[in-house]
Amino acid sequence: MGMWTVSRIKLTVATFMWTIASATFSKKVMLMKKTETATNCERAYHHGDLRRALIDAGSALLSEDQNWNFSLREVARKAGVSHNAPYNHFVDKNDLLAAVAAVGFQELRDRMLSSIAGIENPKAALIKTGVVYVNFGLANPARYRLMFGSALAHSATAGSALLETATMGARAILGDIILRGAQAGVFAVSARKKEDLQVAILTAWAGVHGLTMLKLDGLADTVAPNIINLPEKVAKAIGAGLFRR
Amino acid sequence: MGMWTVSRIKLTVATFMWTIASATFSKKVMLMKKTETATNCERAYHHGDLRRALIDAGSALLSEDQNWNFSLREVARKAGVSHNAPYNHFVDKNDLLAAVAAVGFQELRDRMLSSIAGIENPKAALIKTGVVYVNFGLANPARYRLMFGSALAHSATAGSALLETATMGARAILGDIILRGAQAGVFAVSARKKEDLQVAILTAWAGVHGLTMLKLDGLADTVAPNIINLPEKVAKAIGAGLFRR
DNA sequence: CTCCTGAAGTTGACAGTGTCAATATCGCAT
DNA sequence: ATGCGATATTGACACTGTCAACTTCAGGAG
Repeated sequence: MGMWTVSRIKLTVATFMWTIASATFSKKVMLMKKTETATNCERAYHHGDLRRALIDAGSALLSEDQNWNFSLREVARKAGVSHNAPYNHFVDKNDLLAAVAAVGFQELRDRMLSSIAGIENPKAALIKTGVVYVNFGLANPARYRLMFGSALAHSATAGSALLETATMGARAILGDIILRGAQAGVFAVSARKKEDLQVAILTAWAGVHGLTMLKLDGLADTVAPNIINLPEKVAKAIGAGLFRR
Repeated sequence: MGMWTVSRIKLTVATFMWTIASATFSKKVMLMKKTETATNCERAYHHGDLRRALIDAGSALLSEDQNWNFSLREVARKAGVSHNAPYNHFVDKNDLLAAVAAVGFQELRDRMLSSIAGIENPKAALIKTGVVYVNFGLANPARYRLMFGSALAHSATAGSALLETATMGARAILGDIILRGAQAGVFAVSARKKEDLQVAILTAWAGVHGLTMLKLDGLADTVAPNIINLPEKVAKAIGAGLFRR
């Protein structure tokens, strides 16, 4: 347990060497005996917390290469493990993929939440979350595309449950803000009408998601190039439709 | 050159039949004088208009399997041609992919345009195009995802120029409507301020694009399930932010 | 203390992919 | 008619996801 972290870090460092070589080497060291395993020891045959390591490796690769096509084998390589090891922890490529996406959702949720800490005005909060949302996507293209890639939605594997809970974060935040605004009479929506609330939430989400995607695909620039504070301006325009007039 | 056109037309018409067969046919018609070769013969070594045939094959596959991962080889197979033949007409997989996406953009543009024929009111026109846009995406998931997939934006190949002109269609329509509305004083945007117009257009596009994507990925249903006329309601909500208040 | 079972990792294989290089075919201008 | 250039084919390569069979090892039963 405590050892997890240690071996994980060492592994990451050792990634630059031949995977096979390092693997065999570690065997030798391991067999060498229980004496003085400390300094150079790669890892034991069993990793310890490979699941976590794989998710981390995936996240790292996602950050390194801004448009990267998720490859199970490369993740395994980065984790310093054979190409089939992941199958002990994930049923599918999609399953691993979903797990990596999930941490993305967590981070997005956290950023949105902390960005509106202390903001009382629902209007301001809504716009703020929108801006944070878009900027998150623009700063992490590959990660964002993975999170909203089609593969996840249709993955019938167990991972989709994990993803489900993760997405709840983002949309729950928008939902809370809009509900609060509606109750306070700030928005043009009645807090009583469930459907209107849902449509409002979806509208807000669709707006920021669409803007992020169009930006990432380079299409936004064909419409509105060189506009400063674009996310904020669009967020305001979207919000304008929800505010009480 | 003149013959070029002829064979191309024949191919297009015959798209619903086996591509190979049709190609052979047109070819044979031209050669027929020679020997009246035969009923069952395949096609000539050279296809005639393989480029078009490949685009058609791709479109067909896109329609058949609603989520299909574009595979160059499968397109070639469907066109009845070897797996490397496409490289004579497209520099890349991305290039072919862009060409197929382009016809999607054309169709989307046509649908949007014809849907607002005769509608004078810019508000109504804007909402109508939005609904048509979303419904197109929902009716053609694979095609829509291809059109807005990341691969195209970053393809440095020649095809992206083709795509560029194609995308212009969709956004030009929104642009026209919004400009007209602004000039008529119907929208909360000044026709004079270029930037405001651009932001308005982008907001509208982002809204419908985001809704389409969230719907396709099954995420919209986690927010607003079982809502009838959802596209129209969201389109109205988005438009509300653009209309004069 | 041994044994052995089951989880975790490894190796090897297979079909499928995008792409490159070499080759074959054939329409067409000379 | 003949050779050339565009078009199509075959073969190869590295890479992918996934399956099956094997090895390693920790920890509990006897």
